[in-house]
Amino acid sequence: MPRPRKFLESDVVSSASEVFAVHGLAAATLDDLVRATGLGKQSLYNAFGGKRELFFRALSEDREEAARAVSEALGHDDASPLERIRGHLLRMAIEFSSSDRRVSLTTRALVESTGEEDPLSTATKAGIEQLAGVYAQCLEHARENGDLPADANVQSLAVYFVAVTRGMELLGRAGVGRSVLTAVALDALRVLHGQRMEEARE
Amino acid sequence: MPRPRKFLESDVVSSASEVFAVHGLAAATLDDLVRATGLGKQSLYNAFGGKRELFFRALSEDREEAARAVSEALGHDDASPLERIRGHLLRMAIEFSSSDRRVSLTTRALVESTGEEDPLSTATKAGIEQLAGVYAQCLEHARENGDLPADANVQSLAVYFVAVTRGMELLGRAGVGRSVLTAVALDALRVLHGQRMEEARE
DNA sequence: AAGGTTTTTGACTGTCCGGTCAATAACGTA
DNA sequence: TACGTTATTGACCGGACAGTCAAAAACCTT
Repeated sequence: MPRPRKFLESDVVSSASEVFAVHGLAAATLDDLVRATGLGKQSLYNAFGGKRELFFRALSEDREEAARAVSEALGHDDASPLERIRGHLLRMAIEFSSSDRRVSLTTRALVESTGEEDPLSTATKAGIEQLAGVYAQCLEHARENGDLPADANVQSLAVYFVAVTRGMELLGRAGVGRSVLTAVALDALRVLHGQRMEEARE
Repeated sequence: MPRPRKFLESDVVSSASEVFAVHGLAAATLDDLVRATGLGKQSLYNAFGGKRELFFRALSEDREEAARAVSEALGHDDASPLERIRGHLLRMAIEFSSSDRRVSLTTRALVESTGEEDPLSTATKAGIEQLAGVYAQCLEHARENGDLPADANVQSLAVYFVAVTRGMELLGRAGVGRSVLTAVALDALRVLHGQRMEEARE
């Protein structure tokens, strides 16, 4: 019997995500969010509780989405695990060299967090570990495949790839172009060449 | 005959740098700066022209300082170029795993810049290129030394190292610990092992 | 069709903050 | 020791912004 909402929470979170990715948490004004989501301030407040809470919702959606995307990219069975990582990194190079101003919310949260105890900080750390877990899984497959030395440290390699992709993201936002970023990705992949890996085009 | 200043600009810029590194440009209040520098608002304004201008001063000092530091780390003649890079990266791993909240001003500027034309953005890009130049120089020496294949792409490797260090910085701020970050650094260095490189302790 | 519940709308508020102004202090010179 | 110049001090201003309040609207059930 209550009046129903005119919006889907997921739509709102997704629009808000966009705003936060471009402006960051602090710099995004409630007005930006109102404009982007189409809701009124009060509706936003009713449904989510305020800017910060909305950001957290967007952040966790973003984390989930990022992990899902990487997981999917690394999970196809049409290529060897190492080739999948290669493809993924090359795709990231292209994505990060696009000229929009989006920065992943995890990075945003990280940079805007104040202090070790900040919820933003813990959420960020969790996000990074989640992402590293996805890489680790794929690398583990590669190791089982014999594409990686048996004594390869899969865990640290996974974190390494998170670091590299974060770095590529930043460089992309700084205006480093597609070709350079692609070269960087290829360089990064040489880490895996304990044994030779197939050369591929582009 | 005019009344002399009670402060050194360089001291003020350096204190301000600290504030900006911890809080960022937007989140640092003029009051933070007043407290950190010991100057009054008006004095700050007289000497620098406002928060943004002060940030630019701090940024360019920070860039210069970062380039100088890396350049020095990579410039000693007591080890081969590759070993110097190795030492440098391991030192970065330790520095970035410290628990303070400092983030390099170049990264801050990057994340807070809005649009391709923002002065913040161009300053950032220049900073990255400057840093890459330093790496490139050292890598070029390595190539001349025969420590790197003659056809190694020194330019992209240089950018690669900038990306890796930015990524390590971010991960460190997220709370990734010293040992993991060190492992990441060692992974990153494997890129250079076209031919074997001396194994070292730690 | 009437009522109860929740959403929506839009105006309002109190705070914070960057920047400014005007008055005062401090210094070197002559 | 007085004067001119510049630094300093502290009060002040206008705007932006997160969050709130209360009235009106919309829906579903009975």
